[in-house]
Amino acid sequence: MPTIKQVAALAGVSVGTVSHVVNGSVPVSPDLRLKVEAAIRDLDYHPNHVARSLKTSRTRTLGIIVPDMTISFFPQIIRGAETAARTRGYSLIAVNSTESPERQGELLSLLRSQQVEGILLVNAAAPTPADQISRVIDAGIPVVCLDRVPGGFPVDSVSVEDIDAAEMGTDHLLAQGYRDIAIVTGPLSLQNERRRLQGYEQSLKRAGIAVSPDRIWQGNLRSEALAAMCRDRLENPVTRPSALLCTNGPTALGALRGLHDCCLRTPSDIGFVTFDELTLDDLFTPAITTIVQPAYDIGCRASEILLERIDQPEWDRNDIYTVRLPATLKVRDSSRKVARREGRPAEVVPMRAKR
Amino acid sequence: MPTIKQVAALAGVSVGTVSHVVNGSVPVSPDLRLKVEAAIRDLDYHPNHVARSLKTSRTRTLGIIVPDMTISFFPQIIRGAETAARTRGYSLIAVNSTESPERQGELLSLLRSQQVEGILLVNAAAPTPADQISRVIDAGIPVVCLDRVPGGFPVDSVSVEDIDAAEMGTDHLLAQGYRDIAIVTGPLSLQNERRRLQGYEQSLKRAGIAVSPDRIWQGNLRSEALAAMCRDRLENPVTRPSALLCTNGPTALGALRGLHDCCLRTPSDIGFVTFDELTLDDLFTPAITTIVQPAYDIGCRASEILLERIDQPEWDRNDIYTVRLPATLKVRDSSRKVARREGRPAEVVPMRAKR
DNA sequence: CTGTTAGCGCCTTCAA
DNA sequence: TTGAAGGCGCTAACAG
Repeated sequence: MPTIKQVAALAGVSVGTVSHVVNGSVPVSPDLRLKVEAAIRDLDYHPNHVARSLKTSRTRTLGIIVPDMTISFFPQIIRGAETAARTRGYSLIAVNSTESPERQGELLSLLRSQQVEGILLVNAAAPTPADQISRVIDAGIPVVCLDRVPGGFPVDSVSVEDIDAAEMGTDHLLAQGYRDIAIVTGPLSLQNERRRLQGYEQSLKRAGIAVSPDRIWQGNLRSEALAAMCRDRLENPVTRPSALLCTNGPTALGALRGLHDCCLRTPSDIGFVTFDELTLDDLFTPAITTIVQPAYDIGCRASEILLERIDQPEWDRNDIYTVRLPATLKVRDSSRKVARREGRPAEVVPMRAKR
Repeated sequence: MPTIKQVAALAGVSVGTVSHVVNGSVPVSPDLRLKVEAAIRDLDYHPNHVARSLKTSRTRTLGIIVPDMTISFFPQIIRGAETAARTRGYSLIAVNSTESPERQGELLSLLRSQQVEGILLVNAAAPTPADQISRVIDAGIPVVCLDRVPGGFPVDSVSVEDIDAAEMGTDHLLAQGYRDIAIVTGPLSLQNERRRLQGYEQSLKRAGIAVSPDRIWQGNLRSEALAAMCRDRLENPVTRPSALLCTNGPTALGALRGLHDCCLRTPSDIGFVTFDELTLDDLFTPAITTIVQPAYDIGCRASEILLERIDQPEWDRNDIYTVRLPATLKVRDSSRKVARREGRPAEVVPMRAKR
């Protein structure tokens, strides 16, 4: 790899001059500039970001930690974050925590060692050490949490309007005539799961329906375990709910498998609504009514906030962004009490304004 | 951010000693080591990789460029590559080219500037400048191409056994009794698309069936355009093929939409097989018979080759790895001439040994 | 075993 | 407008 020195030598100028034409920091006379540019081309010179970063102590790099980027929700977030970062001249390092708090800690360390200027974090589901995040912030590296917002200390966050979104889904089921609705959630240690549960409860209460504890099915994020739980509770037709609301994709896949194993069909045997798209396309059946999160926008917005924090290092640590973006309801077959022709296109219902 | 100097000062030792305990490069007496470790904890010290890299000229970082990581095939590759890299102490920077050759060029430059030690590349679909890749290799940065292998110059590559995989899919359709099979491909400027076409042709020829040019439907990678093309050619029941073989996911989604628009069902109206999984789960119908690529393994294997090249900088540039991994056929409903009960589990057929 | 020091490639004063 | 030189944080070679 050629260095700035070699370029300077070939162009017959000093390294300072080369630096100036590379960075456009100081005007350089046209003939020297031309010579330098020619030398850069000839040598296929690429400025060494490592050296530049060491000198300027700015890497123009952001990090993002997601639990698992093979789950379709997360790549969308990453794309959004990457795009927003790029328009500001930043690049993005994306890594997977595999839902492991230890791994997450290592990655946080790694990103700090890499000198990223800020970190976007989708927390691992298992409880993480309380100070894992705050230590990073204390070190002066801004952190924005996405989707799963940790409680207990102030941190910027961008997520979906969980409560309203769950309420919207539940309201929809109620409007379709379903009364006995069970909610299938992931670990209630996660704040967003708790908030979605809360939206579900609010909706039922407003409809004058009692919330029954045995209609709150708490599981984990592994589909097989979820499927077993659902099979268990769906077997008996007498105690079976008339509809299911799932709070995330893995949960929904598990629940659907449970339904399938019990030979139950949607919507004829049971109504079904879930957070997050389960298929890539509307072409597949059962066409599942879905509460769609604006994943790309969540990523964008989080990047923007992070970059703002980086620009303004002395912000008030208690003056926190808590951005909640509205979800959208895509009504499909799985929640239509009167089954229609399959493959009917989804009706898209934007979330109503916050009450 | 504390520096090694501050740690040394707090521990009352020299920077060299701190460096030694951090890197374990040289034995350090227990009492000094303890003091240093305490200082590291107190200061929450994280070694500056940027400075280390500048000194050692090793970043222990790999880059991977994919067209779009919201396409489920690519995150799997990335996960595989990341895992393999990590076991060797390397981290991975993943970026999206959005199928744009220009953007890909920029990203190649960016990764070089970041001083990655090697690059994994899934080429953009549009034709890229011939020297874009070779210049990187000339600069001494090894490149391994994945999935889409460029022609015209020697470069390590890992991809699926395209020809055999397409042949396997076509053979399967033939075995099911389909005779008039059309192939729906992406741009034939891509080598893997050409090879898949070749597999299709081989299979037909071996079965004594003439390959008809108007059964080769070349499209692009945008589903809407594909759908329009398929609608066009499926409308007329007289000229309609009896089965479709799609060579990738976006193509298949487009073709399926075309079928849907023509009110054609699978497999009753037309047989259907495609490369790449279209849904996250077997629960959805139509259950599509799929040629599954070992995406995770492709990523792993590519990382391993790249790391080998990095370890051995003086390899023979004409002694190239061309690894082709076998695909697997998941037989589902869409190719069963006699329609069975929906939701029947997939039969998994591993690819037979190469003839 | 421990301390000292040069220098990795670059940017940025500062002088000319 | 251009050139010279210091130093970012760290490692590695060397001296002690």
